[in-house]
Amino acid sequence: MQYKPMAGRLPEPPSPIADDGDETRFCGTCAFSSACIAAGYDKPELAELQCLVEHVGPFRAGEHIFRTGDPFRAIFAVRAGTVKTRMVDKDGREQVLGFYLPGEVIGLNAIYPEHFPCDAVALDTAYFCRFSFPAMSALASRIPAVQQHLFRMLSKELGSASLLAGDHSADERVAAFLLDLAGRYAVRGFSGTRFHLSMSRGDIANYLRLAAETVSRVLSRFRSQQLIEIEGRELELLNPKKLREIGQALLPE
Amino acid sequence: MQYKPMAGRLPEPPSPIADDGDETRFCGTCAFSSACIAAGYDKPELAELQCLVEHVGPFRAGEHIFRTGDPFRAIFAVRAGTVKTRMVDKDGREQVLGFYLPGEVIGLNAIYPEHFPCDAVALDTAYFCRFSFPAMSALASRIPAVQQHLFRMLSKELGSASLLAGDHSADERVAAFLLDLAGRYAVRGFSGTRFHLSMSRGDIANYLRLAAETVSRVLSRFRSQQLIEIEGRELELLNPKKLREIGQALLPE
DNA sequence: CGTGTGACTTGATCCGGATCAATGCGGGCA
DNA sequence: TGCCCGCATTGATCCGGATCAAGTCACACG
Repeated sequence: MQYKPMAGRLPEPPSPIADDGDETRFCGTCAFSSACIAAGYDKPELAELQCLVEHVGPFRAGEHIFRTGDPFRAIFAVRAGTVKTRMVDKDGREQVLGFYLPGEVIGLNAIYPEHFPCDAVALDTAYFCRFSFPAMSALASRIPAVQQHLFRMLSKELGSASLLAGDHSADERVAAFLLDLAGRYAVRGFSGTRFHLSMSRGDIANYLRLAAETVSRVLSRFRSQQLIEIEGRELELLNPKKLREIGQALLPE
Repeated sequence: MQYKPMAGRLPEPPSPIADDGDETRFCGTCAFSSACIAAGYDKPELAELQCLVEHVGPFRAGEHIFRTGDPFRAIFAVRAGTVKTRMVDKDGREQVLGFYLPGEVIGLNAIYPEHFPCDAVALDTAYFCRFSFPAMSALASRIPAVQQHLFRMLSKELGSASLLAGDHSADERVAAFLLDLAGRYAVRGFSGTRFHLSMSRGDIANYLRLAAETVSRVLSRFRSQQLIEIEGRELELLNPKKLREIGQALLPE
């Protein structure tokens, strides 16, 4: 099938921006929101949580939020935009570790080494909440809900790390990838069937340990099978059920 | 090269048992030891840490420490023996997630889902320290060193999860695997050049996303290149430097 | 406006590792 | 003792996806 010009693209989906608050309120879709709610919005501790957060951005596409080797001082929640994390080995080969959507948190893997083990690069214009980690763990000692939330976020990321571990076919990987993204958008309140891929085919391929050509072929095939509609980076899932069958081996139950 | 009978095996390496204590003292090589030391062996809090730990075992080879779906109540530190964690998808295909040596901790990935997302299976006779997690996090709230230690262990496991992520050749994977094991033995005070592989070739292959035959071939080739000596499951690293060159892309800097 | 550049797609070919197959060895068990 | 079964090794063949190659299109820039 022919490459379609962007002129014929799908209608724009609603822009995924996770910021329903101002400087003194937290994002309703943020990964920390449940910790905040559990602690109670009106308690004095919350004021402290407010103190240790700092809004940073905008970062433009391609700009670094942090770099490999930077000393670890804070974790970042994505307020708007998308981020990839990646390692670059000494031959200069890139290794994409993950993509992070509004409401998700980056930097947790830097706690142990005390330096960031990877780069974080904005894929489009992105804004963040920056949480000082020393302040955060001090707070966690006093508010069990905050501590528990940190444990849960860390543990959750452990689970998702093993998602792409198995030796699976290109079809399985791509299907699981699309559904994983869809689910993560849906859980933050965005459309779970139509969204924008803010990363290039090359980034997807790198993340899935495939060649960019293979990703392109699989997407084309999925389209010809009426499983998806895709034009450029605008994606619609036409048959999530069938996709789930294909990707089941990589997906949570 | 021919398969060698076990009769001609290498001399036995020292048995890796991480238990230098009795019922009232903690293992010096245990993952928690630094938390204990930081908190001070003589402080009253330590008595509480003692209370929430329970020695369990022995488990024989093939027995489960926990199973997928079991409610999460505790994490386990390996005192002696070796464990693999694995997921079994609904087609019955096994997926080995990791191997755990004396001093290491299993169960951290169950915090978020609140149920174990995988099985833990003993590879040989194994003993554990069982830490009640609710008690542990309560203690963590009062002793910052314990909290920090939990954060660090979780974050550390995040890092190691991405070790086998990349698309790398069989040689790279096997070399990195051997060196990773060696390093983990060394850091616990065991020999970092000669040790026993408690897992089968099939388990190694599964973990590395290779076929068992491929692992066998690579090991044979490494032997013929004088990089290792291996007879059955007894292994000696003859040229760690060269192995490190081969596996560098997968190894921490 | 033309030109260059980078992202994407599609086709042709190649190769590393999977799969199939055969064999040796050792341990458990009757 | 003899049999069976699982692990390990080695050889032969096959295939999915990587790589090489060519072309389209969008967009930035002089």
